[in-house]
Amino acid sequence: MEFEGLLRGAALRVTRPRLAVLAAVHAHPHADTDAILRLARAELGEVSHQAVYDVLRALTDAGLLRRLQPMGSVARYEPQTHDNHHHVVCRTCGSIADVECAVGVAPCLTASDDAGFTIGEAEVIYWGTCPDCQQGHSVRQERD
Amino acid sequence: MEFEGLLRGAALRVTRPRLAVLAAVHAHPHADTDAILRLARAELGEVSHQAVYDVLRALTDAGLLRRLQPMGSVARYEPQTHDNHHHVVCRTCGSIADVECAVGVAPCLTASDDAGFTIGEAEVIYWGTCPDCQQGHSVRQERD
DNA sequence: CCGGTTTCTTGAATGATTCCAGATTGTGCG
DNA sequence: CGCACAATCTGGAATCATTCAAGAAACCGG
Repeated sequence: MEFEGLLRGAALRVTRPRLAVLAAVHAHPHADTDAILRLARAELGEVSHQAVYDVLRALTDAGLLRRLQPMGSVARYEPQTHDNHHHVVCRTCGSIADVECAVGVAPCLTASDDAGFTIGEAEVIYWGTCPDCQQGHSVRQERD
Repeated sequence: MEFEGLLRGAALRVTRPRLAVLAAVHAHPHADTDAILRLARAELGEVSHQAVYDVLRALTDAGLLRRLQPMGSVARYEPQTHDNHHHVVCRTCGSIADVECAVGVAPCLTASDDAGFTIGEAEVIYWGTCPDCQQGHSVRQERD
């Protein structure tokens, strides 16, 4: 189980809820909190929502996960990868997909006038309509 | 009052709460819902929060306002301008500032592989630290 | 000035997230 | 291997932004 090594590397204790959450996020990138909770329960039998919230924050702080929160949506999480990819979000059903940045180095990720801010990271979200919703399947469904 | 014309142009009725909200957002770009509510009340004396929420949605749908919602923050609004600018958000105090896109036409706002999505709009958020917070003034304050 | 419809008010409900106190569990050390 | 401390988990209640619902009031066109 590679996840144990990840946790230890981040100076975090290795607990069953943490392994389950980590596995859930890796198995279902872009899953929302509720989905992660259900996945963790499916694996462990019973986990408190509090533990999941706590774990998600701990892992996010430790840099093992990345938190996405498009407007109007609940928080979603994905494994932290440093491949500089962005996200497309469907305005109709809220599904999320990855998109690679058009070029290797991000061209417009360096602001011309930073207003005195120290910029650490840039986040790009494309808003659009997913293939399913384009065909009138406007049933709100979860996919990953 | 130019705002009245804006409302009429969008086929919206001209009501006092709407004018107040519109004025508040123009006077304080990036204001959050609570701030807008307080500003509107300062101008009108008494407005229900429901009216403000309703007005904000109506104006956003009509394209007069733009809604921003960085992760973890409450909704914020700014006047809709079509100048293709983006935002820097302070990780410490949550303040927001505008940044112009480095070049006139957005270079990386066209995804290379759109996963079948029809992309309508791209949103860029720079995460960083504002000048105040860089100096240790980590008091959470609202600015615009 | 009137009718019809939209919009506002009041008050309660929802749903995600967080706080709290106490029981449990992992980890490092002897 | 077993102990003790500290971090973590459990269960439940609380918080906060946002939304829903029903009736009253205001706006627009004629």
